Amino acid sequence: MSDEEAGRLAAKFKAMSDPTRLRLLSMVAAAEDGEACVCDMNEQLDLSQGTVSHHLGLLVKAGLLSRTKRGIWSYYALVPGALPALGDTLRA
Amino acid sequence: MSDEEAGRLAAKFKAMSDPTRLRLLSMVAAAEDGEACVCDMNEQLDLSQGTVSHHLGLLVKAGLLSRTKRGIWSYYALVPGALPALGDTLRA
DNA sequence: TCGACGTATTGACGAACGTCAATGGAGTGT
DNA sequence: ACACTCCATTGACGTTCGTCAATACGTCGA
Repeated sequence: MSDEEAGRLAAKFKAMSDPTRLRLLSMVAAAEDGEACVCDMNEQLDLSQGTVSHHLGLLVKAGLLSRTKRGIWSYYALVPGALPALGDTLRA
Repeated sequence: MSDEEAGRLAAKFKAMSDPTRLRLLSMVAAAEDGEACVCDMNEQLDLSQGTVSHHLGLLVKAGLLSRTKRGIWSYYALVPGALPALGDTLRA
């Protein structure tokens, strides 16, 4: 495996190396219409709003979530295919 | 997803969140007989011997690699099924 | 027994991480 | 215009991480 390839893969895994972020991914995946706003997740996680926003930003930067701003609310959704693609890499 | 389940999963992903460790996993997977010793990998990685041993120890503790000591050398091998199981988790 | 070899462990250091309180910015309602 | 809500950003803090040099631990051959 090349060095750059290892770096790109490691960045995705690092985004998933925190329990809070895994729970955020799980909540988004299980949400109605595949979308969730910060206020809903903030209550379940017992963390400050700023911290949750920070984790969601990291997941977006890693290419695992997308952010859509509608009015006041920010909705997060899974990037289609991102997680399955990672899964296939592990099974190869 | 429960908090404990997220923690267990995050620990495995954290083990793979470093480029050096991903390259180590790749080298072990591609090695003859599925085994590799530190001396071979040490040369390819341009890192000190102690650092490589440290990373390999983390991968063993995460349940992704196994260590077998034969004579002077330590041989590392993939734990059967560990990586595919993680991959299946991501595709579900 | 003794020295040489391969590996594991320790201690130290700078860098990155997770968290919070506080602040800023954009949209909504009165 | 004003206050209010939701979210992002900043600055700070303690903790964890990756790396090295140095040292300690087993094992083999002379």
